[in-house]
Amino acid sequence: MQLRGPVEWALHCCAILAGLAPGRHMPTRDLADFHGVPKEYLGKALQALSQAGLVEGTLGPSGGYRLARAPDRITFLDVVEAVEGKANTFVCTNIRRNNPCLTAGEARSLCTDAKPCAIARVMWEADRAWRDRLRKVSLVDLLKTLETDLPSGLLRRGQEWIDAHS
Amino acid sequence: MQLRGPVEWALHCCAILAGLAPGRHMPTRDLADFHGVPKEYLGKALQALSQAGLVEGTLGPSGGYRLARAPDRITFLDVVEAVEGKANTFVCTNIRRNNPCLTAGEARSLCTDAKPCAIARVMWEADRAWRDRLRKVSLVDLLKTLETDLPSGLLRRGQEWIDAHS
DNA sequence: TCCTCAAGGATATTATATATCCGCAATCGC
DNA sequence: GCGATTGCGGATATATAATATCCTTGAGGA
Repeated sequence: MQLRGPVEWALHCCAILAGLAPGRHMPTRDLADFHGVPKEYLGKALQALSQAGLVEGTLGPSGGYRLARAPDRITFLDVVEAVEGKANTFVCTNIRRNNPCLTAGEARSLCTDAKPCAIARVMWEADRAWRDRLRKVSLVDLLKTLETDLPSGLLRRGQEWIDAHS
Repeated sequence: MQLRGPVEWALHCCAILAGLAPGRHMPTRDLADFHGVPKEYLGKALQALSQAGLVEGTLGPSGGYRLARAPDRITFLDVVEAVEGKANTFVCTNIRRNNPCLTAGEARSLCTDAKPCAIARVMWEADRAWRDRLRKVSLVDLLKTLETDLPSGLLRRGQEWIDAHS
């Protein structure tokens, strides 16, 4: 079980967009150039963010993307679920329905969303713990961490690059 | 991001094996019949459990699998990691290395296992929360839940089926 | 000796992830 | 207006992984 590349890209792009001056945009091409990833494929991830209402796309020259709401109101979970989907990491396929001991009446005890089976309950709790943790961190938290983590020179030149391309 | 079918099968099989009388075995064929899944493919999952030291396979007629240690010392995490691998759900591909503002010296600030980047740190914490939750539940906990969840008739017939096939 | 079983390797099949391309409509600068 | 640019969605190709099967080997019991 592994998260795919576009999730990482989307998180990095959101970090860039969160550092953008108000009202400014950045097009897919520049976001792709900055990260060295294929422009067309990155576009799909950004579209997903747009459909989820996390970013807004503006058409035409000088267009591009910007955050759709304040960066302290966008969490890691928002980004991950926008790109990866909200489906649970564990889906019970109800293999118990093939149990030779199961009578027709007992089929009601099968796993459902409302009444998950014993195994699904545990797996769903773990999934929830994962999401809860991602929900606790916002893009503002990420920016603050980057400011202390990154070398000051890189931080400054990065910001200059962003300003020059937005 | 989604767990694959064999993980679910392995958990169900472990529940069966945990209910086995001491010293008894159950062959792959019966485990596959009970759950209605392909025998050959289920065998791969059971092999993974065997390599992880969770179950022991015995050769020859009347052979099969049994737990390698007490069911209260086998957790959901053990089973999931045996089948799915222990790799983190998020792997940082270090797309920052393509950053046009990055100097050669600053390349040392890239993401490593020892010094993960800001994004990887958050994602790894979430991964850890997920695993911590899975580690808290053992096969004994699962059996107890099943005893209260399942209809008593199904529970009894299931046990009879298990005793007859081990 | 013969049959059964786990184990592992090899391989085929299917699904998904990755990546690209095209047409469309909206938007901006000229 | 007009042409260039951009996000958006659909369609499609390719690469990789998941799923499933087959076969051989060696161990063990009847």
